[in-house]
Amino acid sequence: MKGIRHLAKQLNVSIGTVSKALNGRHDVNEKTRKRVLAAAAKLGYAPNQSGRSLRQGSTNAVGFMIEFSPEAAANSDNFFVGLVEGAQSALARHALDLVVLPYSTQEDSFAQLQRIVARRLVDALIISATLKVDPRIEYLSHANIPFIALGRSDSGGRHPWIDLDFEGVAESAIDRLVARGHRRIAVALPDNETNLGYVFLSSYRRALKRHGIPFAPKFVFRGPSSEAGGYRIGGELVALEQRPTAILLVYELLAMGLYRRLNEAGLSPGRDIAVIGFREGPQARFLSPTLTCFRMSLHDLGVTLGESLLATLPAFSSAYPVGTVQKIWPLQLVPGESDDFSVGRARTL
Amino acid sequence: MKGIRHLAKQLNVSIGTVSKALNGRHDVNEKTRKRVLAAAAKLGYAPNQSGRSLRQGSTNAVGFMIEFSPEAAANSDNFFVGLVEGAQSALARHALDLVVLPYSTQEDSFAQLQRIVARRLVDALIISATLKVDPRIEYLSHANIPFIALGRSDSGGRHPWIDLDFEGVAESAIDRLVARGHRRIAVALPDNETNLGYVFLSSYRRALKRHGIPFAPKFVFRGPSSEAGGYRIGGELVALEQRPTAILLVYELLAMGLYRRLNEAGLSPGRDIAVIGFREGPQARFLSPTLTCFRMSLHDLGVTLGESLLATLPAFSSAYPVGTVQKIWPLQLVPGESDDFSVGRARTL
DNA sequence: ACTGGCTTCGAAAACGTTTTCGACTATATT
DNA sequence: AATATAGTCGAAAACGTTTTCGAAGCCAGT
Repeated sequence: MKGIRHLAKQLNVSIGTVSKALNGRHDVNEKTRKRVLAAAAKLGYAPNQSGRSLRQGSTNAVGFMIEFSPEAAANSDNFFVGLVEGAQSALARHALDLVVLPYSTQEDSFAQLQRIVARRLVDALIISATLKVDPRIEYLSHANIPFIALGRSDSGGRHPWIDLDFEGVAESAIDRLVARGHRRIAVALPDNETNLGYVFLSSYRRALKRHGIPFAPKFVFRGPSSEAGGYRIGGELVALEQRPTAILLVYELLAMGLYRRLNEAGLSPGRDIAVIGFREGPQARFLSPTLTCFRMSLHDLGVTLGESLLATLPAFSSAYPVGTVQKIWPLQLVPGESDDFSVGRARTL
Repeated sequence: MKGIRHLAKQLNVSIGTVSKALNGRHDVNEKTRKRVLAAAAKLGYAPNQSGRSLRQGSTNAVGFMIEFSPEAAANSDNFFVGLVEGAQSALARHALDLVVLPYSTQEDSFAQLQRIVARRLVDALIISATLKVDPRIEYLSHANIPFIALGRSDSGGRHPWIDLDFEGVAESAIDRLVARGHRRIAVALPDNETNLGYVFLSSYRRALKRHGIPFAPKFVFRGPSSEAGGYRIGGELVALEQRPTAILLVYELLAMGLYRRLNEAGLSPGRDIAVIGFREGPQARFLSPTLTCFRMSLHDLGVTLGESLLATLPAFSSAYPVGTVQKIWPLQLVPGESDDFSVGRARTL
């Protein structure tokens, strides 16, 4: 005999009583509860999750879908480590497990999602790398599965999301550059379908407009968010007859390649061209000159993701304010040397 | 009505038949199977995992326990991304899910493990960051849960593991250095309880011995495996009256800090001291002078982990060779500039 | 026409748990 | 003393699936 039956037999009580004791119900004598808890600890018993889930209709687990691809491995930074850690700590307080559900490609992502939902592997989901139009959001909304997206999207109706403050980033970056005399400001965006690129671009345009600077399509660079991508952009930059005096990069890795290409051309970031990176990361922090970029707490964002997801769970919604969570996550500018010059001082080659 | 009952009702067959059709049993007419499959696809039905697990006594999922801590976030590299990707692809071929189970601290790791095992969240486990004496291994062996450890350990009896070829790494690094005239060779090890440090140290000693070089405890540096740790080691190195002419680093991040500290002291890696890093990673690849280090395929290691774990599962053991897997994973030396000098050329300050 | 075997299907049990509901005891209230 | 009430417990149903086993139908062989 195994499981709860074994425990019940040992204690000469019914399995129902054991269950109630372990689940903190009130219709069980405090003395028997102590006995049950002691015996459970001694025998290392914990209720079988499958049986429990089947009966309760919920798994007490939430999934965090994350891309684990060869490219992700090559370009990876610590982005998700902090997020997962934060989300887990938030969910653990409510006795919820966090499991990371890996997928390998974008298409795989949707197939995996359908499987996960259909099989009821988890009660709720955190999805990331949101696309401008994202089938996952339609699907989850329609399937009535609680979820939160890391990244806004045009898809679906009003769904919960948290996204980084691209608007604020673009604004403070461009304010800073304009204050130093820059007018020719480029931007480097990812070439994938994540909504990030679109949102960042419109934020960039809006910020330019505020300063009366016309938008120049030739100053918008698109490419892979990798060191190689940054190198390529560096090449395009060098080749331009009228170079921008400043550039905004959405991924830190772009800075690595950009620096390299500029150095090859005898140009120096922070002297010949102002560079502002986006999110502070593990690689670019060792660049010289130091990269001006934006900082955020991954842990805190993870916690907020977890808590916001809790608010969407029926079982917890009473404890949380109602309304669909749609948050903008702030970042702080970290001044570096890479944009520390006024445009008058720029060398002309 | 939901689930398989709904599907059965729609098709005017019994739920047993639906189940058998979906599971590829032979006692179901090929026409009805087609009908069932079509209806399942149309309605987006997939069997509830809890019900299925309960009945079958297995979850069709394996867990990969990985540390997601603030420090891991700070020092993280892409190590696990490739591993998870590889393991998932190997397991998916056998219709097994891979879920990443995060934990935040070493102590947390064991508690989580107990919970996971007791609740039967997964059928098998991959554990990482194996300690010299690791309670998890004792526990899993005793609980009779199939598992494989990334990293050997003194604990337990004969359990399955795969570990990196520290022996080979130390040997080829030291052969290379000795061939260039180095005799004063230091090593930097992590200060935690992972077995890696112990194994690497003994490999280092053995390699020295082969060349008749006496072991000098003062040339063994221990510290956190971070940029700051590398910086500190650089300081200690500089302060020594009789500096080593070469140093082996077990973590790539150490190189970042070491380079920085050496540069501050007016010393240059690859000219004043030979540096060999251990595993090629996302950060150190941008160092100048380029770091001599060791390369491996994370994807392939992940695949091998997955397949080796499969071999330990009763349901699959027939398809795989018997015997406990204990593999040493090879790495290839990637020559860089950081050790590209003979000891005669070293400057004396 | 009867038997045997083969194919196809359905009824029902089982997996381990939670939860409802009724039963029982002991205590408090009239 | 009778009755209400609170506290404690056990029996049993239910969750959704897989799997066993027997039944039914069909065909071939005698």
